[in-house]
This record gives sequence, structure tokens and C-alpha cells, in this order.
Amino acid sequence: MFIKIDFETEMPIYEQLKRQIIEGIAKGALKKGEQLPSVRQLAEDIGINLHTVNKAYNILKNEGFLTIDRRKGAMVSNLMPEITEQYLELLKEELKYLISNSYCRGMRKEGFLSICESIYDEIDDEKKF
Amino acid sequence: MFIKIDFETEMPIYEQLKRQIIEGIAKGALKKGEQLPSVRQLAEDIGINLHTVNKAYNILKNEGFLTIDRRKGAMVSNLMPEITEQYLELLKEELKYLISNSYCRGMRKEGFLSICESIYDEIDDEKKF
Amino acid sequence: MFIKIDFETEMPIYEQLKRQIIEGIAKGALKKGEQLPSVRQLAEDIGINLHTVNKAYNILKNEGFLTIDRRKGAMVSNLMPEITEQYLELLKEELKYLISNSYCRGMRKEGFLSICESIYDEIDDEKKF
Amino acid sequence: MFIKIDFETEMPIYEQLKRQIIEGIAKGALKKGEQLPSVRQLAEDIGINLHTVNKAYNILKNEGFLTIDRRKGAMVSNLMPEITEQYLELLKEELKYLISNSYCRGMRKEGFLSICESIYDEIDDEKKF
DNA sequence: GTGGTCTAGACCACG
DNA sequence: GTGGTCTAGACCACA
Repeated sequence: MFIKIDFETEMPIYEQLKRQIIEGIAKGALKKGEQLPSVRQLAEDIGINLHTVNKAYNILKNEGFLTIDRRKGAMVSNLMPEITEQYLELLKEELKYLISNSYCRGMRKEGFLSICESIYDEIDDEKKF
Repeated sequence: MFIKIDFETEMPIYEQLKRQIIEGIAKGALKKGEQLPSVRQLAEDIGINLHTVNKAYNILKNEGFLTIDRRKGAMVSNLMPEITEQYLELLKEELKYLISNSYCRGMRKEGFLSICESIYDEIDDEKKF
Repeated sequence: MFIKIDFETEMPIYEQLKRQIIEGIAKGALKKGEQLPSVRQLAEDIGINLHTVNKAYNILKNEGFLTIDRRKGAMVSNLMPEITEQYLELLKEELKYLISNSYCRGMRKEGFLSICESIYDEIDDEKKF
Repeated sequence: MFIKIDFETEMPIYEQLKRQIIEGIAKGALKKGEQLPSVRQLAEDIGINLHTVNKAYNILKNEGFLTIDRRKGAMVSNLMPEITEQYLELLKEELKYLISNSYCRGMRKEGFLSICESIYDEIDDEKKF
């Protein structure tokens, strides 16, 4: 796997793991239906406790990114979660803060948008392979 | 003040406070050089602990949004912080996650950018008054 | 057979199998005395493990829904189990939880009863054929 | 508290706890907005591990029955969860099984409905005090 | 071998 | 004092 955990940051390990898996799905490193390593396996690979991996997997299951198949363990869902009203609200809140902060620091609309665009393009690029 | 705290969310109160102050500065509700309520005053208004307000103020001071004068209390800095390399890195990380998540849920570049744009416009609009 | 297994739910496969067989008996898709597919056959049809089918069959035998003959395999019992004190207790416990949950969510007696009624009617309807 | 855990049954402790809390809310033993014991407190009272209580609380939080206030700990939500499409589906599935089982054992519609009714009445009765 | 459950103990962020 | 996080180890249900 491509997981890199930063043990220094204050972001919980399970949250870092969760985010990297979502990013992995977005850029196609993890295909729909693809099987993920077992909690034990991944925990060992990363050097963390299996319960921590389990927590990340379970959150992702609850959010609809993963499904846990009794026979094969965790796998990427074939149907990704929707853009719910609730998600949109949360996204806007988060963006409002990021934009406000950047705005105060002098970044204008064009600069911010071009960063977003380049990230989107990055995802699309990796998608091709 | 315009502060609204949600006591039921996972986000720490001091973080909510910090974000709302930054958003207030961005949209011009708080002008440069303007004085903020005293720690004691604000804490009472919102109904939270002194320490919590203090923590938010101190973080904002360290990040360069506020200056704290022993006599006059906290005020909005006359010079906003810069777009540092470090900030840019953090911003990109955060956006990468938000975009990946939205991408998985089917939101494409145009949709995401238009949300960002509308938030920027909102800030600019409020700025006029 | 009419069995549909959901491999992604939390409910064990053997439990899903057991429930669907009981539902099949209730609505008359499986007649008293009727022979069921062999463990091996059913396992292959559904694409699950032998042991899993075996477990479901054995539970159903112990509860009195099936009789298992060494030569002829499993068949639907000619005498269905009774409403024992123990069963009634369990049923009430389960209903108490379901009703409490529904009640909290605002469902009133009439709504709940009408759902039960429609399920009963459904069973009776299928019974006619 | 009124919690009674059965350590013999195969139902997970956290699930028993979750159910009893929901039942407590339904019958009014727990009022909206009321504060629950801390995880440590309740764990000690019941004689289980605090993580087990924590798990139950978190599930209930995610389902909308509890809210966790940073200042005061867990409390009963002021707004109960809705009857979602998904919940209704699950409820019907569960009822379908219970009814099928009871039907096989000879219980007819009237008998089943009267049990449901008496449980509903029980809840309403306790509500009055 | 897989995830689920439970226990236990430690440390930390928060208020 | 509250819940959140992480670690650790044990046992079990499931397939």
C-alpha cells in the first residue's frame, strides 16, 4: 500500500488513514471492488495497532466508501456515497474557512481556484494509468 | 459579536471560535486594528470558559491575525499573515482531501470551483458595506 | 431456490439463510414435508461454504422447522414448532426494541400496526397459490 | 440507571446497552436533553469496560439518539432521528422475519397485533408518570 | 485467516 | 472530570 503516516502531527492516525484511502480511491490507486489488506496486515505494514486500522475501516464503511464482505474482508464499495445535503453543508463550511484564511493572507479568487484546478487535474491525470 | 458555537459538534470550541474570527476578518466584520472583546467579556457572552477564549486568542496571535496588548487587550493585526510555504502546503493537503472526497461522490471540477467562487463572491459582497 | 444472500450486511450468512427458509415456509413456498436441496447443492447454488448451509440447516432442525434424514437429507417438518414460553419472551423483547425505536422516531401505534398487518396480509396472499 | 446486562446471551454488551437506552428514551425514563452518566461512571456501575460503554454511546450518537456535548458529556438528543426510508426498510425486514416465524408456529394476525399493542400501551402508560 | 468483541491501561485534548 | 486516541492481548464467530 501507499499509506504514509505522520506520527508527529496532531491528526489522529485513523483519520490520516481514512483520508489517504479516500484519496487513493479518487485517484484510482484503489479501484471499485478492489480488496484492501486485512486489518492485521495493514496494521503491521504501517506499524500501528490493528484496532486503529479497524476504526478507519469502520468509519469508511459507515460513510459508504468501503464495504466489509464477510468472506473477503474490506473492499472498495462499488457504489460511492452521494453528495448529500449534509455533506455539501460540511464541505461549504470547510471551504469557507480555508478561503477566509487564504483571503486574509492576500490570496485572491484566481489563485485559490487555480490551486483547486491543479489538484483536480492531478487526480484526472493519475486516473489515466 | 457574531459568534455562534455548536456545542455538539466534534470540533473544539476554541477552534470554532478561531475560525469565526478569521471569517469575520475576511468578510470585514472585523476591521484591521479593531479591538476585540476582552477574554472575560467574550467568554461570558458566549457562555464558555475563559481558558477557551484565551486559547483561541493565543493561537490567532501566534498565527499573526491578532496582536495582544497587555493594556488594551486583543485587536485585529494591522498586518495580516503571509502565504507561507508551510501554509500553502497545509492548504493543499486539506484541499486534496476535500476534492478527493467530493470527486468520489461524483462532483466534478466545475461544480467544485463554482462553490469556491460563490464563497469568494460572498466575502467580496459583504466587504462592500 | 429463492435465496438471496447479502454478503455486505452484518448479519451472518447462516442467519440470513435460516430466516429466508422460515419466511419461505410461512408464505408457502416451502410446503410441509417438502425436501430441501442438499447441503452441497444449495451451497453451490448460492456460492457459499458447505459449513454455512450446514449450520443453518442444523439450527432449523434444532428449532423444529426441519427434520434431517440421513438418507433423504433435509425436509420441512410436518409439525411446526410451538409458541413456547421462551419464544414468546424472545419475541416480546425483540418487539419491545423495535417499537421503542420506532416510537422515538415518531411512529405511533396505528402506523406500526398497519405495517405488521400488511406483512401478515402479504403472507396470506401468497398462501393462496 | 436501570441498565441490566445479561452476560450469558450472545448479544454484544454494547448492543444490549444501546437497546436499553433507546427503550429508556421511548418510555420516558430518559427525557430529552437529559444528561447520561459518564462512560466511566456507567461502566463502573454495570461492571463492564468503559470502552464498551463508549462504543454504545457512539453508535447512539451516530444514529441521532444522543448528542455528546463537549462540556457536559453525553445527553439525550433534543431531536430524535427520523423514520428514514432506510430505517423503514430495516424495520420491515425484521418484522417480516418475526411474523413469519410466529406464523409458522401458529400465531395469527390478531395475536401478533395484540402483543404489539400491549407493548405500545405499556410505553404510553409509563409516559404518564 | 477474517473481522468483531471485550478488557485493560496509558496519555492527551478539552473545558 | 470529560471523552478521544492508541496500544495490547485475548477470545470468538464466521467462512
